[in-house]
Amino acid sequence: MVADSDMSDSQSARALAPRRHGEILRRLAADGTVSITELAVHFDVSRQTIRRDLKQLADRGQLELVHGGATLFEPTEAAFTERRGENAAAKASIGRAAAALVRDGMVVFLDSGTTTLAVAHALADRKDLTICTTSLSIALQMCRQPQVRVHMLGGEIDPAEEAAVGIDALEAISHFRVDVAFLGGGGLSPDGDVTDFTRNGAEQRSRMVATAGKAYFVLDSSKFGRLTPLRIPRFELAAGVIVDRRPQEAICEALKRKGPAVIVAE
Amino acid sequence: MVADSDMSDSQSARALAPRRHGEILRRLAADGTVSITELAVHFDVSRQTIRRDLKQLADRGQLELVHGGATLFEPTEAAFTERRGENAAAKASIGRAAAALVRDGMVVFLDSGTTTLAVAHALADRKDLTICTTSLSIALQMCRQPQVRVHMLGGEIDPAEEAAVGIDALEAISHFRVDVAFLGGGGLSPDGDVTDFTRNGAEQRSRMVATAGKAYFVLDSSKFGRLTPLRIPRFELAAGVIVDRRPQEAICEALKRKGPAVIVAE
DNA sequence: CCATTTATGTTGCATAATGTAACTATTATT
DNA sequence: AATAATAGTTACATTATGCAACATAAATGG
Repeated sequence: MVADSDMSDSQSARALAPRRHGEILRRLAADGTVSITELAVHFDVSRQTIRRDLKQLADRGQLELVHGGATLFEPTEAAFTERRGENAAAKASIGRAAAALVRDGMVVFLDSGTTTLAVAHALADRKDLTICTTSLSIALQMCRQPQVRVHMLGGEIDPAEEAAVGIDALEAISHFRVDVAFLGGGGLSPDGDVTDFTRNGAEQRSRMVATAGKAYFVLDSSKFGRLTPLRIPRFELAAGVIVDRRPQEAICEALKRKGPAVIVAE
Repeated sequence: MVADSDMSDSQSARALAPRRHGEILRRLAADGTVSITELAVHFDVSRQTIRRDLKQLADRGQLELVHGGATLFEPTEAAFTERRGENAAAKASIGRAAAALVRDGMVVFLDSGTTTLAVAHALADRKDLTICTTSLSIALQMCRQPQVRVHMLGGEIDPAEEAAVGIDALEAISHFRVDVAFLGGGGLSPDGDVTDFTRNGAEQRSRMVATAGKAYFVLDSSKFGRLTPLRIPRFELAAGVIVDRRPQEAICEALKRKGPAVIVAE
């Protein structure tokens, strides 16, 4: 005789409400916004259910409802999402490609910048990572992830980058042993150099290239051929350059000669 | 008919209660949630049994029951985001009182916490300030202000505070000469001590009290009489305690004896 | 052997969560 | 401004879960 009234209800484990809540908040922390329709599809529940979830979270003050979804009500993240608009798809794909190079348990350095931020997003549901960063936004977002340790490299904050620069940050870098570093850059010059806007930035990235087990530059295609004043010293020690589409042939060849691999996302 | 007492039936199926408990807790630690239906299937026992298991574990304080399963109860989870809402008016008035003590050109240290965040808000339109802070949110906010320099004290990020703690932050403090520091605290004990939750926090604040030209503790009235485990050493060197209403007479007198002034906002 | 305890299964009903549908409001498009 | 498309609301149906009471079966102890 089979027992069926209470036992094995033929039902494939609908997610628990707290599970949904957890993931909703994680997505929110990562992206700044969530959409009801997307979430409903993702969890395979009705939109009404998601609405009820969001209502609860909103009542607890964890998010703010907006038409079609919810946002963080932190002014901090808002500005962020705005800036991110350009090339968002390209950056997201670079982020995924970069995240594929990271295994659980690693120590990861994330530079400041919107492209490295995309890497942080792509690492959102990883477990057991240690993140080192100079970026305030990245630190704030990643520290909300469970099972992720975050080290903020301190120093004077550059308002344009919203990240620490200067001597303190430079020095702090040397304290860490990082497995893999993802660095931004101002441009990818026609002769295959990654260049930067400021002396401090270039020096900081240079040190990280030299220190990290593997260093990758993440650069979206808007940077191709762009010239900024400072070459990043020792750039050729980097393991690779992650881009959203293949750069001009001349650049590729120059890179090949120097050493770093060209990794085209997606 | 069958010998079954020794018959190791299909691996995890039909485990003893303590075995189930062990695995339940392991799963909980890994995923943050467990579902009754899933566990019942996994152990091949009835849902009622799992419910009884969870009830026991909940009675022992090892998890928190929710509809359909259980979660680990996270005191930190929403702590920061929730706390922000509480006592907002009181904190704002404390913020204004604190800001009144700051003159343009000063070097100001802002501790982590929601009350110090209110101080940051109150300083929003000041010119020519230098802000030092361990708080990610404060750094992010203040660096968007024109004519404000921000120094972020780096270190490991405590997710509950969303601020740097630990040895790096401690050390970084000593590099600065600050005119005025605004510090948070866990509680204001009946005998007029400001106390803290963690050793690191207490030490960090203690150093700041000793280092800063003037140090003020900002405490909303919910902290009055509250006991937290660690006294902040050298607290009596602080210039004052800024509160939103006058504390109990005993506390006021104890404070007077020790030295710090009591400043009631508004 | 029986009585007792302990763990588990079963059942029925109360409660809570989710789904559905009809209708209204908002946003986007022309 | 009119329209279509998308999202929000409300009310109610459906399903899943919680709970308590009782049933069953093995273990325990005399």
